[in-house]
Amino acid sequence: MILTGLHLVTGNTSSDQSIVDHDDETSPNSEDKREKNKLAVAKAELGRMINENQQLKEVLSQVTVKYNALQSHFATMMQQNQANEGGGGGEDMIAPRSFMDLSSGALVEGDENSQSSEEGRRSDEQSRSPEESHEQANKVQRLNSLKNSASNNIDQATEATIRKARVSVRARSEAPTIADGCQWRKYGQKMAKGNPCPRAYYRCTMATGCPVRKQVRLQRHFTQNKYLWHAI
DNA sequence: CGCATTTGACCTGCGC
DNA sequence: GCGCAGGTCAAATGCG
Repeated sequence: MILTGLHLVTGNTSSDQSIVDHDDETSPNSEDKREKNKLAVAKAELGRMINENQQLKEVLSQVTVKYNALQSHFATMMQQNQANEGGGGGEDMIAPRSFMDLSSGALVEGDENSQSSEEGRRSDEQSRSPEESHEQANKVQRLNSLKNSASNNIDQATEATIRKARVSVRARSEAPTIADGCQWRKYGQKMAKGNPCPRAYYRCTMATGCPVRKQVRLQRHFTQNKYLWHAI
């Protein structure tokens, strides 16, 4: 099994250990003591989660403050840019993607774009054949259809801005990529219904075209102010 | 700059 | 036929 995250930190082991160490199996009240121990462990876990929650809140508030500062800064820049627009600059016209207005026009136009790409995809799949050469041809065809549909309604500059903002934070894995003799590359992760632990999908990259795939259940733990995933 | 990872969108099978 | 959930794709992102 591949370890996609970091080492499992069993957390609070010192406190938990001390509790367990005092468990006296020979005593007639051992059952009662065991229950108390369970309670103590649960309390410790609760305290840890409260602490974790507090840390998350702090991180969130910091991010919010920084975001607001950046947004106001951006608004100021845009105002300055509009004021200077008579000069015909243009070098300041690049708007940071993270400040796209996702709530209105950008989203609607993005849907149009995704529709057109979907059309390209459908036409692609209708003409698909087993040969890889055809696959390549289809890719070209799809690209062309994308270009054509885009040029009908929007220019390339607009196209660049209508893409939905995507925020991704990479969690580096300390685990080796090669395990059980295969080299795995992650190609997807999915939240399972009714389960807080996501499922990660890996494909073997030892050989080109290797069909071997596997899925791994991940468990999340919070350490060093960030969440990390590891295989269960 | 290349490549691995993230993640939203899309596809497909299944139960109703 | 519809909705849902699982699996896959691929653009965006970030690290070495």
